[in-house]
Amino acid sequence: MATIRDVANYAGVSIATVSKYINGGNVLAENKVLIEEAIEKLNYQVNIMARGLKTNKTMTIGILIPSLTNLFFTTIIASLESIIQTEGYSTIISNYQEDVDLEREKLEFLATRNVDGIIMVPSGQGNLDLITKLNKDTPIILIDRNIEGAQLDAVLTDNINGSYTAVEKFIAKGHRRIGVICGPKEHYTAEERLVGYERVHRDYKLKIDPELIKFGDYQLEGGHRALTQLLDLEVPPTAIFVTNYEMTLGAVIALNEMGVSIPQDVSIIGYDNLELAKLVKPPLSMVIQPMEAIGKTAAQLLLQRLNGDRSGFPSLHRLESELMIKDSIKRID
Amino acid sequence: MATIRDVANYAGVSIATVSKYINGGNVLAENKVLIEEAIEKLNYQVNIMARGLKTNKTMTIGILIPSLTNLFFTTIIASLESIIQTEGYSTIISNYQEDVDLEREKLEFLATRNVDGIIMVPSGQGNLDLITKLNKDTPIILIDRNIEGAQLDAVLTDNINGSYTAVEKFIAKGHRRIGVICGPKEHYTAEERLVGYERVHRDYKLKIDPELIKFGDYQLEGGHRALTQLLDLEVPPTAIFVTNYEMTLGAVIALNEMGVSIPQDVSIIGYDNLELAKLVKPPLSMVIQPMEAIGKTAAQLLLQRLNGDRSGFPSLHRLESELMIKDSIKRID
DNA sequence: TTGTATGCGTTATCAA
DNA sequence: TTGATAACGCATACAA
Repeated sequence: MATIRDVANYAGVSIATVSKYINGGNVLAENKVLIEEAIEKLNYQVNIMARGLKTNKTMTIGILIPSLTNLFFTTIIASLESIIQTEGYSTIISNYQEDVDLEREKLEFLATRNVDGIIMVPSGQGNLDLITKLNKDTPIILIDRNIEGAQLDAVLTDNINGSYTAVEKFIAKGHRRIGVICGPKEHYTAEERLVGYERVHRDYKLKIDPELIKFGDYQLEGGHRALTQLLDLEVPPTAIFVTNYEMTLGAVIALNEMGVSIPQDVSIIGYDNLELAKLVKPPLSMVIQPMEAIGKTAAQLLLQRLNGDRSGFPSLHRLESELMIKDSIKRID
Repeated sequence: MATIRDVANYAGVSIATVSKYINGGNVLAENKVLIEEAIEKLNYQVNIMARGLKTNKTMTIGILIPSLTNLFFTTIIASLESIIQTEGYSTIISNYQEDVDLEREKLEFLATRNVDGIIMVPSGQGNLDLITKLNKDTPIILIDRNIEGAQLDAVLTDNINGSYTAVEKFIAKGHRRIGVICGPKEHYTAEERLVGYERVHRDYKLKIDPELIKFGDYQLEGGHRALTQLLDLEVPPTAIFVTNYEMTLGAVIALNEMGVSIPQDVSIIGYDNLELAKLVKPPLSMVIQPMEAIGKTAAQLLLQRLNGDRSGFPSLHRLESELMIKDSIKRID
């Protein structure tokens, strides 16, 4: 591998001059040509580690998510990455499989790698101490989930509203017994989405039947189980709101298995699963989160922090989700 | 950040001794304790860039795939990563969106970052020159797709057999007009899967009707379109084999839209889409590739190369896929 | 087993 | 504008 010294020798100038050229300083047009030639000829590339040692920057940002095989997260990451790479940053993507201990381990790993910044979906309160500590000298942006009482930048979706609007739609169509399949109780987005469900009931003076609120695990199986439980109730709901991607999938599987049809037997609104919205017949109504925008916003916020702009810290971004209405909702009386 | 010098001072030994301790050399038990105390107290962490500058290793491996939002690839990556991280390596994951130019760009980016090795799904012949050049001093492992005539390690699936077995199943059930929805013509896995289709026809002395071979784009839309075309034929096939994840999804959507039922109206075998295998009613038969094993094999092969073991180069691994039979195949006469 | 000293390739300071 | 040089933090050869 050619070094800057090789380039300097080849071009007949000093190392310092080459370095200046590389980093955008002023160099005589004449030398500029010589240097460019040398770089071309020698196929020179900056040694990122030597530079990093000097500048104390790795030009690497860490991304930590619960799961790599979750389309919601990978879509956000793809969006993130496209922005961040154009600024010369590379990313280390890690996943912790919703395991708090693994989350800590991966965070420590990222610290070991001296990442310049971190964008992460936290598991919960579990590692707030470590996250806060790291954030002292490494900007951290939370996405999707906030941590109660944390002093951290965050890019979130308006879960309460997303949920509120969906359930409100059911109500407008005449439904009064509306089931909801929530995520794990302690889960940030799950809590918020449940709040939306409860709030719209209060606002419309509808009684909430605790039987109609089921808690899944945000996984396929949980959605499957919860849906079955709901339909097995003595008085089953006429409409069901499923609050994430995987559980929506699970719920539809369960419906298929039970031979229950949408929306004749039960009305359905899902979450995030755009494919299912088209795949299932009739097309499923869905609450869709702005994944691209989440990625973009988080990336830009991080870049801002990386440039030393601490304004508005901790800044909280709430992006709106969209309710996509299809034919999975029956009007009843 | 504490340096090794700080640790040395604190512990009252030399830098060299600390370094030796860190890298697993022999150190007096007494000094060991002192050093451990110092590291603990100062919260010392090795500066990865300084080390890299010295050892000429980044302990980073690049992963390059066509798409981050493709479950097939992300599943492989998750498997890869779990192995590679336990060896202290981190990964830079990049995707090139099936775009040859972007593939080149991302490869160059990885080179810029001085990755120690690369695991990639190549787009095709397009960047063979660059890949071969990089492979001179950076081990590269190809996965999923091979490049014709390339001298490179590769971990592939036995596509021909996977396809052969699936179509053979149709034949065994009495089908004679069997449609196939292939990937893009120039595509490595697409070609192989088509070969399987053709070979089983020859072996069973069945004529191949070119009408029954449709080429999609390995995307949802392509599967949707191809399936529609097949069913719109004057004499439509009685069975259809769809050759990847997304197109299987698209095909099922199309079937739903057209009100065609499985397997009464048409028998179906899909590829890789385990979720659909359960979601669709009746459960869909599927060819399943061993994603975990692909990741594991590639990771181990790369680690071997990273350790300087060049034995068997270029080594070609062919993993078997599995045919999962469900109720989507009707027996006919 | 330990310590001294050198160099990895770059950036940045300062004098010319 | 340019160049000589120090320093970044570490690993390692060699001497002790």
